[in-house]
Amino acid sequence: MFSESAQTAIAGHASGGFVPPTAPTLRSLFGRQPIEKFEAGTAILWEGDDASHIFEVTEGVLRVFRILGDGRRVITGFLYPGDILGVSLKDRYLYSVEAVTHAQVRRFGRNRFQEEISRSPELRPQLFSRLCDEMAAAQDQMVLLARKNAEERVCSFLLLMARRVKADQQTTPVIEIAMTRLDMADYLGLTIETVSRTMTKLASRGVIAPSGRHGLKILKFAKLVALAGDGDEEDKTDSNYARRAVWPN
Amino acid sequence: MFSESAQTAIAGHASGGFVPPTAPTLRSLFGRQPIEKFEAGTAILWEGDDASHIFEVTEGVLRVFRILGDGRRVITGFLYPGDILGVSLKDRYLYSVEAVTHAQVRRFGRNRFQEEISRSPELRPQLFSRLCDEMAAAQDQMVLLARKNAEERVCSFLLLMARRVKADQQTTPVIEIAMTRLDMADYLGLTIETVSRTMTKLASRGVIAPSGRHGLKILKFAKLVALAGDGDEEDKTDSNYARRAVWPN
DNA sequence: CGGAGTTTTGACTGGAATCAACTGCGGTGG
DNA sequence: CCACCGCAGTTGATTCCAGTCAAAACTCCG
Repeated sequence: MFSESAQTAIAGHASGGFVPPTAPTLRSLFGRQPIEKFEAGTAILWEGDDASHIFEVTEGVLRVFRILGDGRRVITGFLYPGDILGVSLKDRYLYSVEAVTHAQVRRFGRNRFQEEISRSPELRPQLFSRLCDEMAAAQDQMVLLARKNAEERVCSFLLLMARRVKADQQTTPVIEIAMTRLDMADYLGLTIETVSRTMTKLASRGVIAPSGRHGLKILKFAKLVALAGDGDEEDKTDSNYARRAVWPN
Repeated sequence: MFSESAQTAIAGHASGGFVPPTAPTLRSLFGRQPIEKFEAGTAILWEGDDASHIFEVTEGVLRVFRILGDGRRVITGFLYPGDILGVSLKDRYLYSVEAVTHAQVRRFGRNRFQEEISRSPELRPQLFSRLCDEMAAAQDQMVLLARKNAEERVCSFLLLMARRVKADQQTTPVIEIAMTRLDMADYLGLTIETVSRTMTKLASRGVIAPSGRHGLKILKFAKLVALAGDGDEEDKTDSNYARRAVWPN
């Protein structure tokens, strides 16, 4: 969850030092909590656990997923530094979260978090903003899963990865894919074989070029966009779409 | 703050006229706005429109959808009386909404809505609650679209419909399906033919029985639950229907 | 009664899943 | 040092579920 674009504007830790004490941010809220570390592959929380804490990711990548009775896994999103995790009104988590890479999080008691949020007119719109971004990402994902074919899914995913990097620093053609093929497959509703075949095909067509174990370069960005299939959509990347209305002041 | 799935409690339109002024609800907030009517098949708003208003559905059923460049349609959800529509922080709607049946809505200026929300400590958690429920529904849908087969999708959908009716009145085995096969297909990521075939098969197995044009009876509820595929999930319905048989007397 | 739209049914196709074998890399220990 | 193992990823052969194309049947309304 919260995997979508624009929260870097709010939470990105590249944003530098200027944060006046009169303008608390979600990030600063977690700032004092001790850091907890998780090895790759270990669980931060399980579906069904008592939803007693809210987390902020400070380092690494996490996967949010659910498992069907017979073992089928669905990854509903990935979490990156700055993302918030565990916000809900149910008293149990309705998904599990594991570390994809070595990862660090800060933890906040749920009640305390709610208190802070409900009393701070600065924090509230920030949280609200996150929820809306998350919802938008979920809708994109539903479109992908409902109607896109394997190639479109993989291309959409690669663009999502590219967007993350682009947001942090300009013009980086080398993208790090932290997750395994299995993670990608379970996120895209495909099998590892299909993901692999599709990537191979994209590489052989010169659209992308693998670069080491978990890296790849995008050689034909425009082609990738076309192949992602979001036909009439204008670029969600910059200004036009990301422009946000100011919520409550 | 953040009371449990208060949707029907807040929004149920059976609640009649009495709303004490000391306990504002989202419903009462919209109460004074004029009612707008829409014929079946007409649009309430389009993706890309200026997101100038928030709506409350007061009657009928709406579909929320997006269209890919080449015409593929994805319905991301249906809206019923009491549901709120158009809440986001983007300045353009990112989905279209049409009336499935004859429908009525009330409209609220976005800025005014934001004001009301941000100044009312009663309204805020209600809105928050809606967003969380919506998010939970979206995740269920991602699971359905990513990993469930045609039969499981259709059964999950029928259960969703059944749950709506159950919430309103007890023990109603006849369910009204307001939408067409095409709507169902576009919601479930299938084709009309596959939906039709699957329903026919369920009927021939005695799990369901069609009842008129848009109605059907669920004859074997437990079977339907099993076929929906949400393996280890406990019953999200309040009853312990499936569980009773297992208990020693 | 007729005609358009919706749904069902049937025959066939195709894209992704499945099953299976192989490659390549990284770590480990003899 | 390198032989061995284990895991992630790739590649190939085959299967199967849902999509596609086509036509018939049913409904709703004027």
